[in-house]
Amino acid sequence: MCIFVPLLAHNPNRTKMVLTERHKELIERIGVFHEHKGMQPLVGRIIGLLLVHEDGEVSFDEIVEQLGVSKSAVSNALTFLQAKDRCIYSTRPGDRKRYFALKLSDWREDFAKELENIAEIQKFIDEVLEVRTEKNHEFNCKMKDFSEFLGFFKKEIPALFERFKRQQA
Amino acid sequence: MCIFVPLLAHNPNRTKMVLTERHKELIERIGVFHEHKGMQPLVGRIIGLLLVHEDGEVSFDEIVEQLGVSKSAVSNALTFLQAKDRCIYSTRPGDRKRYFALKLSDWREDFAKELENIAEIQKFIDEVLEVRTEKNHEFNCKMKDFSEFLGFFKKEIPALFERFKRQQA
DNA sequence: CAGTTAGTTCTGCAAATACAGAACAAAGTT
DNA sequence: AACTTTGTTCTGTATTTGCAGAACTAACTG
Repeated sequence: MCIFVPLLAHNPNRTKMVLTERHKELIERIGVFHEHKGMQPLVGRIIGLLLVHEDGEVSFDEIVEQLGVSKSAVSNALTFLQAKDRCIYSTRPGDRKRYFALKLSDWREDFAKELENIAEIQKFIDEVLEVRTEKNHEFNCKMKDFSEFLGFFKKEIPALFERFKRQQA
Repeated sequence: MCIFVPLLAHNPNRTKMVLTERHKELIERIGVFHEHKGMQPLVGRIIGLLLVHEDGEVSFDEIVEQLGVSKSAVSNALTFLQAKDRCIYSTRPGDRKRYFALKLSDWREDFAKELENIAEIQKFIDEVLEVRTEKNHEFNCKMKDFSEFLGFFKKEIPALFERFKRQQA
């Protein structure tokens, strides 16, 4: 018999959490929110479950049971989330299960990345300005204006986080 | 014979623009950029064409020809872009064609909307915090931290635009 | 009124997506 | 060695998407 297992195996924290209707409905809404961001449906719902779950980390088969989907779908979705660096798993001694959790700790970097990503349109604007003639000056001016703002915006991102820190203290 | 048409019909600005390989390749890249944002392929390419086109406004059938797609696809894509308020058309007296253009003028509002949209996750975070127990205090703290930042961020958006204006002058 | 132009709506299909279920692999258990 | 657990990979399929082509509408034209 295993030395470490018994205590952990009987740990009440490791029993399946009971989800209320409110939990389930919230998970679905978080799911569609992420669908709109281009993710596949199940991925969004897994994010919802990991957010809502009391333990913060949920085993593979609990995800399968709670969301009522196949193992293969969950496996693929978790592979995707890990590839995107949004999710990691940890293990316990004497327990072969993997407990999956959101990488909530680096929300700052994630958010900064998202901001930089939406500002990435600047590269295209600038390329467009290179190929455009001066035939339509007004149009070009508006684009230059936008490009300059995007440059300004990118520079401001770090300052934004700093101001938040100061304001928080 | 129509009174106004001849002059406009022979206006060199209204002849089909010749797209170089560079133009075409840039349009494609702008297309996939927008695809990644969740838009359908053709919509992204139309945005690319409208950005790159010298006139800034392009007739329905020139879009069809330049992109080599069907009228129905273009019609649906333009309906979508207009519904999303990213595009408008204007007409000329004695010319039944519609000339489509990007609403480049309100990039400020569009960009602000995008920023608010990515901060919309705050609503879900707050709802999640409402349903969570205090079982996992650290997890909750990180979420609260993130929510507070998102609130701070939303408030900062108008100030950001103002600072840009001042810096510009 | 027959014919043209400009665009929309409908119908159908080819390809992509998202998932289920089965087969499979790896490791532990008895 | 047979069996169980934990998950992955493969295969098939229902659904959705994105578009083409045809039919249609509306307005002008001769």
